[in-house]
Amino acid sequence: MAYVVEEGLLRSYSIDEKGKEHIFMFAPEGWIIADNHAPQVPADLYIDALEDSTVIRLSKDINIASINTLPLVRRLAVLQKRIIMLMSASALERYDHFVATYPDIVQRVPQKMIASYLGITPEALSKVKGERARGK
Amino acid sequence: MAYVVEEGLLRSYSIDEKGKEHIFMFAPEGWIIADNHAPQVPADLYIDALEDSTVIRLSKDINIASINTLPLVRRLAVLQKRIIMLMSASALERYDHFVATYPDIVQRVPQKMIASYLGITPEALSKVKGERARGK
DNA sequence: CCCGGAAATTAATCTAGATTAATGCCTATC
DNA sequence: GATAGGCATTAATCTAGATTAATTTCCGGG
Repeated sequence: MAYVVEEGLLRSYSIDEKGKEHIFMFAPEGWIIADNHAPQVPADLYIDALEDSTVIRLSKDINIASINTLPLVRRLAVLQKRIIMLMSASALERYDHFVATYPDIVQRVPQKMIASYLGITPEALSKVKGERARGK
Repeated sequence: MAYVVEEGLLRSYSIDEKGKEHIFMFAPEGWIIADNHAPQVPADLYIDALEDSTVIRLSKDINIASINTLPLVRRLAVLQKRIIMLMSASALERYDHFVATYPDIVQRVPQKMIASYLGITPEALSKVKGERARGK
């Protein structure tokens, strides 16, 4: 199922075997968010709202061919960048990139959710920010 | 630029600031591979051939709206899965998933390239495989 | 067959980030 | 303004995987 966010802020996330949540994406106003992209479920995604939100539910059996390709291609580029970041950048580098890319989101969600999106623990994010703050 | 692989095997990869390569994807026969998805370069990707290959170069200014959406949506699901794996699975789990998903590729590329795709060093992959082989 | 270079393995050491746990916030509720 | 639960910070310890380096295995070309 997919939704257009009219107002508010949603997130999608998965839960691994050890019961840990991993945030896959944040979706503020204007974004589209879905809990399953393809026929074959790639990994179960859950969606919930982080703020009071209003959304439009897209029709279940929307013709896939009718989707606009440009946003899809752009989204591919975003995911590509994310993968490369996960493979090559440190926790701090990933955090800085996130802040630069989504400055608005940073203001709106608790730090532990940003950590989850970055693939690190809240403690690690706190530590690394502290270390930089006091030089080094 | 994008290519359809007629025969052979290509890879795309990025190089980080420390000069390390990170393989983003392998493309065997029938796959499409591109070194830049969107107008704004998300991360420089390079392409080269891992086997003697023949490819068809897609016209530079192909109308983006004419692209078939289904493969794009499927590709999104693959990248989504990869991100979740990178965030939640151990090196060995990621390796097992790769072998299960691309058994053919495993036969055709050196182990160190699989390690690069998985986001670990060749040494780490060798170690982890050895540990499992001799139980535990 | 022999040689040379790349690939893989193994081992010792190091480190970023995980885990665990304690302490100190806030801020919403009564 | 006391109480409580979620969040952030700090610190001590632990570990998966990185780094470095040496040894071996594997080929492909002469």
